[in-house]
Amino acid sequence: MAETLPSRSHQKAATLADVGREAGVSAMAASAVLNGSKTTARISDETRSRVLEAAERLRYRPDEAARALTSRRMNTIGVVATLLGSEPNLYFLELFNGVLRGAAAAGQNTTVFTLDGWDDAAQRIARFCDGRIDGLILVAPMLEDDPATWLPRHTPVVSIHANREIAGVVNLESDDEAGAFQATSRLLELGHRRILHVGGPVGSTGADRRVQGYRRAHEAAGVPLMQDPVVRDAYTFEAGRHTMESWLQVHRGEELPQAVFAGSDAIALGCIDALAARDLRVPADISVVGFDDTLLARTSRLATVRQPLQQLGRQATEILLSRMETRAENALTSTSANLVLPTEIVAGATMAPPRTAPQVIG
Amino acid sequence: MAETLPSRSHQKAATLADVGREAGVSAMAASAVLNGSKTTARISDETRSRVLEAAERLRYRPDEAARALTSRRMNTIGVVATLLGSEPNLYFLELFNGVLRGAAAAGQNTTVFTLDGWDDAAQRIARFCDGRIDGLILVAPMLEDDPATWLPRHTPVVSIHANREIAGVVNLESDDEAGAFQATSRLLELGHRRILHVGGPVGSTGADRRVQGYRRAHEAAGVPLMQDPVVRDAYTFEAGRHTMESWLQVHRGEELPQAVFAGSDAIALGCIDALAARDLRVPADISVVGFDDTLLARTSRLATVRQPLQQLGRQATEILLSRMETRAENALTSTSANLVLPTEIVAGATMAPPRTAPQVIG
DNA sequence: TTGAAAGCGCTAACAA
DNA sequence: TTGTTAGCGCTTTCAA
Repeated sequence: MAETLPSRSHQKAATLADVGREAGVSAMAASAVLNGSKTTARISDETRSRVLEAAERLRYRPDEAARALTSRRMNTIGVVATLLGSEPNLYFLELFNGVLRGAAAAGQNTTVFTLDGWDDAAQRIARFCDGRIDGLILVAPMLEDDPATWLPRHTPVVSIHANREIAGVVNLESDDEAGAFQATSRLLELGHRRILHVGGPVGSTGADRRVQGYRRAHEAAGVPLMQDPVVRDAYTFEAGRHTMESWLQVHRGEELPQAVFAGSDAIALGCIDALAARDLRVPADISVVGFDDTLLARTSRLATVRQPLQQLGRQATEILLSRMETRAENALTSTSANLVLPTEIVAGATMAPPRTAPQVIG
Repeated sequence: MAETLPSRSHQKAATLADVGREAGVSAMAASAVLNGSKTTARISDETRSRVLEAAERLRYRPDEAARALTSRRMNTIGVVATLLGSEPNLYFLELFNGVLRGAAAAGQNTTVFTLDGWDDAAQRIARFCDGRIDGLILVAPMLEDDPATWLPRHTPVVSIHANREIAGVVNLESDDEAGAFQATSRLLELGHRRILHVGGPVGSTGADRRVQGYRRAHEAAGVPLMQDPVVRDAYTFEAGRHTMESWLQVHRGEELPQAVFAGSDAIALGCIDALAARDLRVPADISVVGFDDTLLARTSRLATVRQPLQQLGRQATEILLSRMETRAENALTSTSANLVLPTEIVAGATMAPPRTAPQVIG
């Protein structure tokens, strides 16, 4: 009755005790040999080799759950993110990519925790923390309350693009205001005077800051804002398309903007799609600049503002890991901090000087 | 000395024993009340409320690691994927999205395990399984040996787009051959006779099948393949661009293909980029069709073959979950199976009838 | 250099 | 209805 069914004999995984028995030594010796502990006890080569052999024979593999119970360490970091809609979110993906790499480099696993919204977040995140993870990364939380009230004391947290200051949490973000300022200034330098801003959602601090940068660039250049200069909706392709199209309909018969500064790459591509549907050419008829420099921008040669998303994710992870270390030793690292990473302009192929002849919206 | 530092008194999380003590009952009673167990013992309302109150006061939260140790259940599924290069992989993201949703719907967490390649996969995946996860999803594994030899017996596995049959593992895939056949046939119907295939890497079963579908469509239509009809490289934008450009250089002075059937959306967009760099217009001068229907295709209005990636991920998760159930009861579910999901053509804006006048490669 | 024993926090027998 | 007891697999004192 060989291997037709998985042999029941191996059904149960070998434990350290099994290995010890097999090798004729104690479980403790086996532990010391196999799971390289801090024990001062040194093991004789004799014992060591017998243990190793037995472990091999029994296909021993340590049970991480048990190990976690004693060591109070899961070697896992958690990432909390809202994954709204069915469309993948490249912003999140690039951050996540950075987190994965950072974690992998430190031999840590990463577990993802998805939220449908931030309403019941407190409860759910709190549960999520207990015993499963050693540290937490909060991505772009549109948080209302202060997580410090419900986060377990022991779980170090690093946030990315947090919407508010959180007690005892390090936050990383990119310089949204400066990025928007740069992009808008660049358009102004090129000669654009009528620049529409199709921004991200109201209530998002990042989106707010981009609006501010857009405004400040106009002020700095002494150029007045165009009429109805800012429209805002979600950070998606669909929202971009819809918002652009609506704006054009409302302003039918008026002069076409010379450029669009979009709150994200997805929005920008949505705008381009809406423009293309009206046979408007980018950048010949109108320039479009995005924000983020996600994969989408790179494959479309979209002019955009790069925020170093991967690096943001990776660095957040590294900071988290170091906090996990220190927190383990003494619980004194509870200062807040805010790191701002710089943005830069990516030229792309959707930004050009304005047309000489103005155009009317059909 | 109020709240300047996190109060050391709450440093240590409350345990069931603490709750019991606080409530003046046993830890077991607390357990029964708080972590709704299968114990037949019913708890009096009196006790129940006292426990709940004590738990609240102590901010009790169950330690998942400890719970996992006894229940042999982590409520977590693992996803193994190769995350090569720095570029995010939309194929994976869409699958992953589906997995996350499936897992979340069943109250399971998801942990990601990244591999740099499939060389040392066996060792590393095996370790990953022990005690951390209850089931495993392998995404596009380019496996050499049979994981059944090294996977822990208890860990159910579902694969997506596996490259080989795996003992005791359910595999999900989409109908690559049929998809490629449909796309190519569509181009042939439109009148194209010189269709270049820029495919995915040699060694990928999926890429191989797409080549087969491409060939079979020609046979079925009685149309001979063009000269040097198939070139293959990685599934990326860069590879697509580079491969397309190289092919054009090699065939300088010859007739331009009328259409390109690409092995993935990323490849297709790379091809379009290479063509655009030569001022060739898509689809006016040449049609381009992709494969996958990722976000990239949707935001570029790329003609493509849709494989239901999200659904693939979600369904894989559901199958895995059901296997986890049955496996827990009796270990008899070790049959292999292969589910093939259908593909469909997405028209897009990059596919049109061929030019009337042929064009020469400059 | 090794072993025995205690315990991490929780659950599931079995008694009371 | 409740408490007692005995582990889950591992690590870590402490003694030998």
